Amino acid sequence: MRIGTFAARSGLSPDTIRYYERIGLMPPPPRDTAGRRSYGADELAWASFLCKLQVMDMPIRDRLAYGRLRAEGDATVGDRLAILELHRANLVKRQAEIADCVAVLDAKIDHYRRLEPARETATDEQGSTHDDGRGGRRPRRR
Amino acid sequence: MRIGTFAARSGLSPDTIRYYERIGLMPPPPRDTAGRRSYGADELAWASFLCKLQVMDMPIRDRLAYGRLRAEGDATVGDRLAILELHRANLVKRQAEIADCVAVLDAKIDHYRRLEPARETATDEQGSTHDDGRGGRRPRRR
DNA sequence: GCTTGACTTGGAGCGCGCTCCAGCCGGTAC
DNA sequence: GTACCGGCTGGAGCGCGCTCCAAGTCAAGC
Repeated sequence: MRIGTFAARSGLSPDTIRYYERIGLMPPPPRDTAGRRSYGADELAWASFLCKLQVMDMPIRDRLAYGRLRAEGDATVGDRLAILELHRANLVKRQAEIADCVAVLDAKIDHYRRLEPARETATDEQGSTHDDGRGGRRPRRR
Repeated sequence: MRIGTFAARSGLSPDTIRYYERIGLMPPPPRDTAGRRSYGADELAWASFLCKLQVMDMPIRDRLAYGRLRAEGDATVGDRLAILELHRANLVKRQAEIADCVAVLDAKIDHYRRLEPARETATDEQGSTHDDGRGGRRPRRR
């Protein structure tokens, strides 16, 4: 399979794939007679996993570290495991942060809805108070 | 309160605060006799909220749009509400993505643990299989 | 009076992670 | 044959969001 197909299937772009190859994140694939990169299905799994790591915001240097270990073979399984576990912990932390942000947002949205119940009901009716930033300092209900 | 204190309390850095002021994300505060920025507690709430928006990865252009609406006053509450709701939806989507990534990671971690139960138990015992990327293609259990 | 330290400014620099480009080549379809 | 497409290379460029810097000012403490 050539780079275009490979890109489409892995979720990366051809440019990104070549970039990954340049920085050593993906091994240089064999070439066809015309000198074009030729990928097999097994490479696809690694590329997809890399794409996943990208989606989860793993810094490229960490992906690189992981890739290097992978290239070194089975002896590095323990190290790889450590990286994955560390990153999993980060993800969980991130989940908590996001949940917190959603809560803040909900409070603010709720506050605005009260200021302007217009939105999908009527046109407008009140207005003033000039809030924002003061949205947190409200009756002690949580 | 001067910029150092203000920064510490809001969660932003002095440089970031000045940067936000430059791009119009925060209003220029009054100055003391020496020409130094002088903030009040009310500004703090807005700065903290901005910090929150930053934590939740709201692009700076969106923060800017929100800030401009806020500056325009109460007539824009509806628009602001829309922005917040949109971003809330993004956060929820992101939560789902992360949950998915955690699942992928867990599968892989589990797989590695089986390859190498050594880690905190013994030294090693098996090894080979040379996986990675193939971690997804496993007995159909989810 | 002098030192210290927090502040001021405008502007340069940076790390990330791609992304795009020019200019070229080879294979395939009509 | 020729048009077109998709790929090749090396390197430049970019958008983001700060972050850092030099050189200067001011106020307070010793």
